Amino acid sequence: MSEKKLRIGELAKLVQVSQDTLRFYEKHGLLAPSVRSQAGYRLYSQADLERVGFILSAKRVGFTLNEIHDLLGLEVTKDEKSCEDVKRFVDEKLDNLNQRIVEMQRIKKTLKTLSDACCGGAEPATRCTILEALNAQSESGPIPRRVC
Amino acid sequence: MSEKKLRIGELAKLVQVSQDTLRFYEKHGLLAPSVRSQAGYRLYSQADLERVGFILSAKRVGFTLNEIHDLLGLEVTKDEKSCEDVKRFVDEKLDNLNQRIVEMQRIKKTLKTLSDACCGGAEPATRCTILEALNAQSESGPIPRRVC
DNA sequence: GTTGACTTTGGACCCTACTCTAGGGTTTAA
DNA sequence: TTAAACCCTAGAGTAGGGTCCAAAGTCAAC
Repeated sequence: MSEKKLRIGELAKLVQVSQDTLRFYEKHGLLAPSVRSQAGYRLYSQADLERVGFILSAKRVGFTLNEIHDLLGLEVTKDEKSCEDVKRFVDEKLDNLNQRIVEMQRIKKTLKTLSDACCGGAEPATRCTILEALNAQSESGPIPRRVC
Repeated sequence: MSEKKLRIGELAKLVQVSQDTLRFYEKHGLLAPSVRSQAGYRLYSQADLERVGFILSAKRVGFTLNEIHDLLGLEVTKDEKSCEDVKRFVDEKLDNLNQRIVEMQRIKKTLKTLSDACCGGAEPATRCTILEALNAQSESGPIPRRVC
């Protein structure tokens, strides 16, 4: 039994992007459907589905389409690129990712400080500001008390 | 003694963005210098420096300028918005951030798998592909052995 | 055999976040 | 007092990442 193929509308709905976006990715070499129907309809396989999943994840974490293209391209350039090249490229992206995770955790802490200092009540948020939260952190003084 | 103010070129160099970018942020309401010199030169205070620091961090972790504008705006809208509103907004961003951190860690694992499966040597990277790394993970089978 | 929901292409358009240019004023050190 | 290095505004241009047509073909059901 051959696997069930998806048409563009089905795939689009499944991964929550527009059909235009899928065609756009195709035009830019990120995602080609494995086959077309006789009428020229794009037919996407499970592998294609996984690929678009990777693309969207990578995008969400901040890779550009060009970078994603390169990442996916590692598979195709096997004859020209040595394993060393691949490793260097990937390790660089990894470093990058680690830095961004650290930065996110810092921002998360800032937002948390802000949220915690905030009673959540209906009073005006007179003293809830991001910059105060930032200060509260950098001073590393007492736990910011509730201010509203 | 009044604090030392920075001119646009000094601030730009300090935070590693172009002067154009700082002016662009100003035009879009993210960052206004606290004062201008008599000749109309922008003069940035320490608070302005912190603010631009926040903007750049937030941007690096993937907030759009509009979102950052809203975050910074929490301080200004104090009279119209209740503490409840602020908390809801911030908590939503926090959720968002948490999701993204999880996603980053997943991609990181994928890249790590890829990197680890790669000897780093000069041989052709015949079997080093992102999608294989993804598969290796989702199958949760044996630790992927070195393939090159 | 026609209606309605799908698909195709190509190309124009849009938003975000800058980046550059032109034409001009200011500051500072020699 | 002048040259170099800085700053100003307004507006045009760019790259990335889509988004939206229009005109036309395809498919399933009635």
